[in-house]
Amino acid sequence: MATPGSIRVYNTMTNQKEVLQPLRPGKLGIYVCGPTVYSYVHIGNARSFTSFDTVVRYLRYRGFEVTYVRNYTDVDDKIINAAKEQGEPAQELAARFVREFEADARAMHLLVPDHSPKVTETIPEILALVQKLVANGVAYEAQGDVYFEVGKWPGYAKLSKRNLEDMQASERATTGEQKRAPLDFALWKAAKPGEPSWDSPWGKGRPGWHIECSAMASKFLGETFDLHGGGLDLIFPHHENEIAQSEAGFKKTFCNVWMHGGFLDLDGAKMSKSLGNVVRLRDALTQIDAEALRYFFLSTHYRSPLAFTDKSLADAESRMEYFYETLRKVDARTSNQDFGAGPLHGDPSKWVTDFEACVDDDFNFAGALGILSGLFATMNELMDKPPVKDKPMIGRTLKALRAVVGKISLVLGLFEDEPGAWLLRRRDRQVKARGIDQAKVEALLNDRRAAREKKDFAASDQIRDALKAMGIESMDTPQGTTWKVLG
RNA sequence: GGCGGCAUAGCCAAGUGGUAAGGCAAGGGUCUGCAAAACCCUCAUCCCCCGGUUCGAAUCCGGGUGCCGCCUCCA
Repeated sequence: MATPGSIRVYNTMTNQKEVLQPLRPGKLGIYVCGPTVYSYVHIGNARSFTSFDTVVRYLRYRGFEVTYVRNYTDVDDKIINAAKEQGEPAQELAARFVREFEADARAMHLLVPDHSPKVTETIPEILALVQKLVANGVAYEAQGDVYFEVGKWPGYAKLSKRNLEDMQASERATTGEQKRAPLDFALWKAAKPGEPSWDSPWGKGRPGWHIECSAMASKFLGETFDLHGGGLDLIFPHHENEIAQSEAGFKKTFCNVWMHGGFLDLDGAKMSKSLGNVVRLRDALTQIDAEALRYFFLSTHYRSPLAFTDKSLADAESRMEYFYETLRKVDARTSNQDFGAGPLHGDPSKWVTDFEACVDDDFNFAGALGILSGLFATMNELMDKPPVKDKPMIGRTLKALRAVVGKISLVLGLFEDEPGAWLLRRRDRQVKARGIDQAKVEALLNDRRAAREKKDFAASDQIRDALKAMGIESMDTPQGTTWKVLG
């Protein structure tokens, strides 16, 4: 269990880091805005979901009992439009992309949330909240639509800190002619023919965009909860509206801490579906290992922009190769071995302490990866250039450090594979991607082995050059020759 | 125009008052038949610019420049 008050989180509401104070001791509720399921998620979405995934993992690691909710918005204009375009019923299209999202999430090693509510399964709660808002005098009905009346809610824009007059001056939205004021937003929309709809006190209709999160969050986490996450672009209007609806409806603070993740940039601009500069997660995962992608995401603080380039991706994967290669060697030397009891070289727990100190400070995983580097370098040093002669001590220390890696890997969602399997899978993918003839590689390696046994180094080196020309690096070790695809 | 964020070595990137983590690249070394891998060493007197506060600032304040985002769907 974390020392009370040891974790600090940047809160968008107050624009500063705050000590995390759970509403209920030892427990935390977190709501993360999930996907609107009208197409495949892109890697910018994936970055955001990965950020909050590691946040939840860390809070649990720190001993909190976390209730993690991430929704699916499965009724929405974009879904209806996509369904029309593709000639597929809206609910079928939405259900299909829920399944696709789940597959992507599994591929990225994302935790399965405790609750993954869908809008279509939350209609009674949504209707109840809308009715409450009408009853409280902050919402009004107009020709089957129901709108939230921003002017009736003094706290509006407290998250985004906008000035209502300035916003009205630049208000471009002209939809919803029934609105009394441009900033008013729809809680409930009258159904048009052919659209998904539900019965309501205002006739057939469907929820507006923002109301579902208020309803789903309160349904599973209560009317006040601890943490709410999403991308920076959701601050306004989505989260602003969530707050207005919830607080005007329930008459209490909606959420204590608002966390927002930075964007993934491609060619200097935010990756977004509307700009069209998107890389689908599943396409990226044919090029890069999922854990390497996670590592790439974690290498920059979650609130900072992260530039997506082929080079940074390749760097991330080579780094993962280094980590896994190290783990493979450590495992080979320590598994099923008893080094007896006795002192260790150095203090392995120091790595844990440093890691926690880093991540406690607003989930600074980027800083924590620096600590991880030191930990891996130490294991390599112990194996290759041990600073002590005591072999059992080295073995015990390696085992202890390996255990630390295991602990940390649960938080990062990295090193979840068996090292040998990971390395082989990566190599297979590279071989396939580059069209390398693996049988030919094996044959050449056999020839080279024979040449080396005869001490015919000229022939051996010649074969190595031939392999290099094919993009293959051969590596001689005391256990024999291995090979890898050149980066 | 309003609001918010960012600017750290060739590149990526931590660090929010006490004198610059880590990674990549580069150079040197150990190991190796030679390599690769691994390890060691070197690599920012300085953190966009100009002022200010302070014993002390990359870190705080003021001004400027540049970039990005939100204000319309968006993680």
